[in-house]
Amino acid sequence: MLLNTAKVRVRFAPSPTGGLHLGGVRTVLYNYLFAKKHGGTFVLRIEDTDQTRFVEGAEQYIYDCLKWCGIEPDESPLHGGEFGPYKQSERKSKYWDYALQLIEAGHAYYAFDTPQELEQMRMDFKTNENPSPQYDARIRMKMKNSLTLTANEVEKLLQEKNPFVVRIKIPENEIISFSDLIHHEVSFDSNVVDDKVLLKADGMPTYHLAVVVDDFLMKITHAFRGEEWLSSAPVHILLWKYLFGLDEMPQWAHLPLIMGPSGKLSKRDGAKYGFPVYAMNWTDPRNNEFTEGFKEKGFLPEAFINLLAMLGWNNGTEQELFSLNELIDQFSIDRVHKSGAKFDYEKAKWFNHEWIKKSSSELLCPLVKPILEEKSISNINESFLKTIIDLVKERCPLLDDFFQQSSYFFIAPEELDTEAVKPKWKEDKAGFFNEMCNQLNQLNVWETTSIENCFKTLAAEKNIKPGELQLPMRIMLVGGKFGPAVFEIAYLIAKEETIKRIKSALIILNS
RNA sequence: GCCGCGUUGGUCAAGAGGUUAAGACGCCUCCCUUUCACGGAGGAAUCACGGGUUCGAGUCCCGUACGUGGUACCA
Repeated sequence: MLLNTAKVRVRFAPSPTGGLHLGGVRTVLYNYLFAKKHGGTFVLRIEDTDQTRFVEGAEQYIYDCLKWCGIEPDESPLHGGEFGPYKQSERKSKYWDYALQLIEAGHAYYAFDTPQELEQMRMDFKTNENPSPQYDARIRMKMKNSLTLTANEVEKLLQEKNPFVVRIKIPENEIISFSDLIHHEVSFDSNVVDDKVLLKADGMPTYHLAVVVDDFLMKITHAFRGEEWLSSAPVHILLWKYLFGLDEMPQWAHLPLIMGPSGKLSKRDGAKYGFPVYAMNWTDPRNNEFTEGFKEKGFLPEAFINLLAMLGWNNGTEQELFSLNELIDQFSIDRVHKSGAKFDYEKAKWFNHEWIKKSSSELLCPLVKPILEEKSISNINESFLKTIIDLVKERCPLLDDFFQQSSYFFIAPEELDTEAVKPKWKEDKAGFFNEMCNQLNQLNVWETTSIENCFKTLAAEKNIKPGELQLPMRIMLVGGKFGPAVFEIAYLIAKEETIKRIKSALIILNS
């Protein structure tokens, strides 16, 4: 149905007010996939029209997250482009012309009501049936605006520099409908839509005006956004109709919301249930409130993108693991679901584990190394690390898990899970390990099989079942009941270290 | 309250009038493994409800319920 004579152009338009959460990244992702699939352009526009909510560092943070995810924009304040500026605060002057144009055509009007007067209006007209009265066709004629005042009065107020806003004049008794790429036909009764503010008293446009003007000016062909915007879509449709004509309007797609355990996913859910909701760590500079990110939690960007893509979309087959390129190839907007999906952290970890398992040690090494270094494991030999990574990655759903699963290859365990062996610990076992040390010491060929043979032969001589001895050996070398085959570990940490660990464990166990 | 949107196992979901209603996560059992995982084999659990339409409905229509979003000079 896309008879695009025009090149596909999509945009993601966040406001720089804080961290970028799951839903935001998924909106970016679907935008990006759609654009790349159709050989189009992905634009990032910063919607910073609310100056009271501006947060230092939030814009840079957005770039960082997108970069980490591997879904960078083609055009943005940072990346440039021919439709700039890409920051709405720098486009302030553009919006005025359009607001004026609307006023002249009778589709908008000046309103001089103060915030207190609006509050008063809401109090006065509040009833049980209508707990939140709107500034609409019925109310507007009772307020202070260019519809109720004479031209002279309006002129005077304007001259005297009284604060004012511009509101859209929503028509009465009209059905406003449009076709959404995901929801198909959606319609609204204009009588339930209120006269939204278009231009604020500080001269900044609201989202409603800005999104329409900028989508037009930036030649956006497809506008994807979260479903929370669906309710205000009629305002935008009307604006398109009045300003540029419906034929110019981009195709809308209102994406289903990502839900938390209770309602729309929020950063509170993360703290409450113990999972990240932001792409990367974020500290709010205003109150130093810290929110954990998927990156720092130990997620691979490939996995993060993959799990997000599958939250609300699939290609109709059983395939669940997709690379970014596969997603670009397979993505189609008409397979995006209508209903919101609840985020499941367990499944998210499964995706990450799958990606870790299929990633090469080459790729994983630079990611794992700093994690170990941070926990004061130094002088890491990279080729040795790579061997270890291949050996333990099937036990590591998160990158952080590599510490527990591989630290004992580099340093002796600080604590031994002696409870696992103590109950069955006897003289003969102590004797076995003492003798074992001597024999290992004399072993000429230090290999997994030779160590194992030595171990088993001695066990047979001492008449102890090897199985009785393997767990103690593991505890001595690893510290706990986990990790790969114990003789493999002995081989890798080398002879001296193996003997050293057995001996020091013997002291603890015999005491 | 009003308006919009939605509703297939606990979660993600396939399904476009006729299927024993896929698959995945999680959970349980077993096998492999004298550790933990990985891998393999099984298992429990579902079409929100009520009416229609139809020979036949998870699929179409209408209600109801529930969920969710909006109802700001926030996006």
